[in-house]
This record gives sequence, C-alpha cells and structure tokens, in this order.
Amino acid sequence: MENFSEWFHDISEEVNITDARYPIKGMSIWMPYGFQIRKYTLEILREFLDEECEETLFPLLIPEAELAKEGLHVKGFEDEVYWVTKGGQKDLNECLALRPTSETAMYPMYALWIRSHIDLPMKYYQIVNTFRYETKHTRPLIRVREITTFKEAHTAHATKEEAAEQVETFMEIYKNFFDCLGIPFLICKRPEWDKFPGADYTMAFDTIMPDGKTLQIGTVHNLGTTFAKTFDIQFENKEGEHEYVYQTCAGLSDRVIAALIGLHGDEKGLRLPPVVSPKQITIIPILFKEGKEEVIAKCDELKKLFEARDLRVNIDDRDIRPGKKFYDWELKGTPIKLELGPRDLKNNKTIITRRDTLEKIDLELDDNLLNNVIDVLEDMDEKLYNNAWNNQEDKFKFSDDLEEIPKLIEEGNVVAFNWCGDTECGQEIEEIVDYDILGIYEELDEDATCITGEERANYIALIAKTY
RNA sequence: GGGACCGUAGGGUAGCUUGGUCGAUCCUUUGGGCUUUGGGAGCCUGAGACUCCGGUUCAAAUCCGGGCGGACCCA
Repeated sequence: MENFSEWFHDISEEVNITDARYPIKGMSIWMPYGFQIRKYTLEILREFLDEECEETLFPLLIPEAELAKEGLHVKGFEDEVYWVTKGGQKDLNECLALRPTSETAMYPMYALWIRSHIDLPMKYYQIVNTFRYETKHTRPLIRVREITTFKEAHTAHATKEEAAEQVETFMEIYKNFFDCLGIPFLICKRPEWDKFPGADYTMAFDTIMPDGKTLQIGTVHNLGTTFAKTFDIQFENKEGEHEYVYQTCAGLSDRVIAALIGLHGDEKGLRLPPVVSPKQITIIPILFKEGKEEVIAKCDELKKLFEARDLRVNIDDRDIRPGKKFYDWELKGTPIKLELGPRDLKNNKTIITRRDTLEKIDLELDDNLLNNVIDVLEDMDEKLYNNAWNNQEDKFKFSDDLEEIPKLIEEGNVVAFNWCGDTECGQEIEEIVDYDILGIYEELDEDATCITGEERANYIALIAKTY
C-alpha cells in the first residue's frame, strides 16, 4: 500500500462503502456494504455506551442566539457553520444553524431539566449528523462537510471531581471500543491552543494511518463550568444553595470507520475484523453440471449450522466462475471463505481461506466444524489487533533533536519529545518543525530538559503530521 | 487566505498544442445469447461520454470568460 490516499479512495468506491460523487463537496453516500460495517460498529458502540448514558435525539437546527451565547465556543466554529436563512421564499426572523456539534442545542434544555442534585448526574448521548463548512480538502469519512455519524455524549455533574471521573470513564469506554475493533491509539492531552473551544481540557485519541499521518478518532472534554455559566445550568444542592453543574462531553465520528478500513486493509482489499464484517463467512459453492443439487443442499445446511450460532453467513451463488468470487470477497474483506464442491462432498471435507493471512485450511465436515471455524474467527480478531498495534509501535519514535524531527515525521513516524509545556514554546516548536503537536502524552518525573534546551521538561509530548 | 492544476460512457483513458477528416479511441463496466465453472474464462451481439452557462467563429471536445465539481501546493 504505497499510496494510502489513493488506496483508500479507490477501495471506498470499489467495495461499496461510500460514493463520493454526490454533487456537493464533502458529502457522500453510505453505500450498502459500508452502511452495514457502520451498523455493526454502532451496535458495539451502543452496547458500551448504553451502560453509561441514555440515548436521545435533539433537533438539527440551532437558533442563532443560542449558538452565539458562548463566545469561546462560537469562535471555534463560526467559520464553518451552515445557515438556514429562508423558509420558502421568506427570510427567517432568526437564522438557524445546522449543528456543527450540539452543546448549544442541548444545554439550554439541560438548564430546564436540571433542578436539583437529585437530577444529577445527567448523562445523555446521541448519534446524529452534523455539518461543518470545511474549507480544506475533503475526503470521504476523514474530512467531510456532513459528518453522518457523530456520536456525542454530554454529561452534567454536581462536583468537579465527578466530572473528572467521568472523563476517565469515557476514556475507558473508548479504549474498550477501539480494542474491540483492533484499532490502536495514542492518548494525548491536547495543548491549550488546540483544545475544544470552551473546554477546560481535551483528551484525544489519535491513530496512525498507514501513510504516517495521525487521525483523531475520539475526544473527551472536561468543560468545567464554562457552559453551565453561559446557559445558566444550576442545581440546588443538599444545603439548598444554587450551584453550577460541571460538564463533560465526548465525541466519535465516521473517522472510526476510516481507521477500521485503513489500518487493517492490505493490497488485496479490506481485512475486516469479524465483529464488524457484514458477513463473517462466505460460502462459495463449486458447481458442475453433475451433483449440483447435492452441493447446494450441503451449503444451505452449513449456512444454517453457522447461523444457529449467530454468525453472519452468505452463499455466493452468482453464476460466475469461482475464481472471480474469491477475488471479490477478498476485496470486501470477509474473514472466512468456505469453498465446497463435489470433491469435498465425496471426501467429507471443505477448504476455508482466512482473509488475514490468506492461509487455506482443510477442515473435516464433522461435528467439530463449527467450533473450528469459530476458533479461526477468534484467532483472526487477535491477529488483526496485534498486527495493528505492532505497526503503530514501529511508527513511534523518540527524539531530542529538533532538526531530526521533520525527517522522522516525513518517514511516517509520530515523534515523542521532552517538553516544558509552555504554550509559547510549543507554538514555536510547531513553527520550527512545521508539524502539529498532538499534545501531552505522559508526565515526566525524572530530570530532563525541554527539547528547546532551556526549561525543565515536565512532559513527553507527541508531534506528527495530522489529517 | 494565497498560488497553480484538472473536468471526454459507471471507472480509467486517446484526441485539445495547430478548431473542420469526431458519426469520438482503447481498456474496464454493463444488457442479451452460446459455452464454461476447484483462483479474475472465451466467443457473438447490443448499451453507454465531450461538466454547465455564456462568448469568439461559417464551424468548438478543442480557443476565451464565469459557475459548479475534483485534486494539489503554500500560509
């Protein structure tokens, strides 16, 4: 995969994930195969989230006055908001924004809902589309103007400590979620100048795409009381006094799917982790004139056998040569191909091909078949996970030389360095190196000096080329 | 925000410099038929395009201007 950008673009359309030819920049269609990958990914996400939050659905439009209330927040988004200005032929009295994110849609309602400490914590989330008028190059799933799959969770708490704990909880959920998908990540505390507009601090998950650029795949923000003060979200505590709530929010987007596709894929196409693959097993019947019915009957029988254990199975009975089917399903990334022909029936066996290694395995058509197949699927999950993490580790380098950093980044690495943590210093580093600081990766206990050679270094920070 | 580039069937392209021979090339895709099926088959026969608007001209895929869309570099 020497040109990742091209690979990603081509595969998205070839495999029917998205169609970017919709005539509006940055907006594309989720095609059926992609939509299913998205569906299974969201199923997993909801399983995790539903234990922590309740799902809701807020309106798409936000009144201009609400959006404008929080100054810091507005500043961060003002250049990328889409506006609805007309109803039919009539100009609207008040312009309505297509949500770029939903703080300003949700928090005025939180102010109504939250009366007492008994109402806290309040933890809601929604999975919706959001709109941002991106001026940079858009690309499907990675930089879009309509984020079709924007998961945002918004919580309100009685104390600062509780909010801080909530941030940790969301981070745990994200870790588990990404682990489930075999997506490796780096966690950073975003630098002051790059945190979410209006947040006290932002914790971010980045993953390293095959071309070495990092992709932000998740964020958790501690909002402190900034929004609570703006939207007047107060509660009555046990003593009968009014206090502002402490808030957090956490977001994920389509980019998770982009990472899923990009990180596991190879020259032959997608390699989907079984948990999210639309089909986990594809049965390919090898048909001749003789014995056709028997082969098809056996395929049906196997399909039922697998489905009884909740596996997703299909039989590719298209009237084309088997070779073409093998290529097709490798491109689509189906974890296991199972081929069955008259010869197999006679010998009471079958051949499966696993997508991760393309290894062919002979299996007996006996009582162990189902378990053997499940073992392979589980092994595949683990191998894809390990493989992706190993790739990430290979691209993680440390440097204490400002001049060396650009070279390392150009070679596709993310670079760790000692940093004092000062904003001015950080921005200077970004200017010299000409790449972005992802943020603080770790705190430093031992004595060290900042890479700029002056102050004491308190942190290990990361710098990289970003999407 | 600044710069330079691109737009021909569903996808990829030839043609554009020097306007006419374009009733537009080739590959892929695709409908129908025959034949075949253990790793992308073959043959026959159909289908499918000059981004849009305006201008120059006897004549525009080709030249000019603008819109829309795409891709890129710099800040």
